[in-house]
Amino acid sequence: MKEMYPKNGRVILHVDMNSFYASVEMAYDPELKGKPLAIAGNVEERRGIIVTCSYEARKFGVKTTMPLWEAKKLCPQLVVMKPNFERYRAASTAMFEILRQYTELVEPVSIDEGYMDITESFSLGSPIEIAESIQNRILKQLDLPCSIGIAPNKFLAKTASDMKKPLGITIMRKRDIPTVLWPLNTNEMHGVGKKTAEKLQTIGIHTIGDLAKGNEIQLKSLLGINGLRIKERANGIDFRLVDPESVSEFKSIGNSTTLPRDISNQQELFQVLEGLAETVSTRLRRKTVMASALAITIRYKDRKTISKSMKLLNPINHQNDISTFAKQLFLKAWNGDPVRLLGITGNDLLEQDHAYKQLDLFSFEKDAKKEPLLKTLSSLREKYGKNIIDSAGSHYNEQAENVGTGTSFNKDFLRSFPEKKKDEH
DNA sequence: TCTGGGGTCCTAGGACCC
DNA sequence: TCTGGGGTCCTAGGACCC
Repeated sequence: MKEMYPKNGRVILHVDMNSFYASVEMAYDPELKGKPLAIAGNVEERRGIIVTCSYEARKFGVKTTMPLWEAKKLCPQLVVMKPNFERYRAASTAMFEILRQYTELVEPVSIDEGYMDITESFSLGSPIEIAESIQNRILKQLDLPCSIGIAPNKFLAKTASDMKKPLGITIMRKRDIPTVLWPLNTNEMHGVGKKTAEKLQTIGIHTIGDLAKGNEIQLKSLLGINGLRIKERANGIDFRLVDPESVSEFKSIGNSTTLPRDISNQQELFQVLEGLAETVSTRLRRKTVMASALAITIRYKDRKTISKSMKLLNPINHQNDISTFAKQLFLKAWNGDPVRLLGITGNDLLEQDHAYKQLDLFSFEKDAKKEPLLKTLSSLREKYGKNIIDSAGSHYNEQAENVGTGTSFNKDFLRSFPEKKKDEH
């Protein structure tokens, strides 16, 4: 649970990079400046969509998520590039470093936007002077444009940064809400998408002003807790704190891919899953976390998308484990139709150290039913060292899945671990 | 020629327990 | 006889955002 503000009177900035990927490419290669540029995934596959595009491209009607072929029809001279994520990550890191020179209270939201709480930063100047300084430095040092919103809370700051692009600075005070916020349609509100806007229409709510005055009982029954939340936001109320830690708290890590063509051959699909498992494994381990639940996603050619997930007895992060469970889940979920997209996601992540500890506890505590396994794990640990525990744990997952007890470990598995030398004790 | 890939949060139903 | 009420966990799916 996020804490609430102790009192009113915060000053929050929302810094939003303008057409970030395209701007980074232009900073890299100034020749691209002034040209209609689009970054698109799967450029050669014809399945590509526009991820980001320059303002020059937008003049032609090119938009984010538009299929590439459609964008090219609108703008035949469109320059199309594949994304270079390392570049974007590097630019993002540099950008956030600049922000942190103004306050420690910087919360990255995504690769190209973040919140800052500058309530205590008045010695650096007025909020607008701080915003101008940030915008100038990001432009001078990184050659990248951004827009900044200044407001008493996150929601209003986010809304404000959206109002002037590129290179805008917009202040939204509480008193500006009736004239600036309320005339907008609900679907322009952060947190209200197409579906919610449609539902709101059915009860006569079209603008954010309508929503601000909406009937709470009606909103609650139509949209659940979210109905009440968006009404609060519509009234400019938002108590969420700027939380610099939130960025490190990953809850899931996944990888998915749209196949070059629809595939119904199981062997080929298994190969795809192995590739995805490798990526997920690498990413999990780079962050030194383990997944204690695993999910797969299957999208068929009609775009119908299903998922299948399972809690794991023990957390995993090795490719083989991920791949094995993913295949099991896949076989349970797949109806045999041609597949368009496959994905694997690790959920309920635990710090690796914490996961070990859990296993230690699990290994050495009471639970009578698990006693045979505990003995096995304990003796394995004694014989092969600590590292065997997480591998054995996932091996146990498999065994449990197959035979329900998991008290045995086969010889092949054990052979992959050299016995511990005596002096390591 | 239809529509990527990375995520978060919420809901609802069933299983299970007390 | 024919059935309460609360709580938690798990799973599937949907909505939303960048």
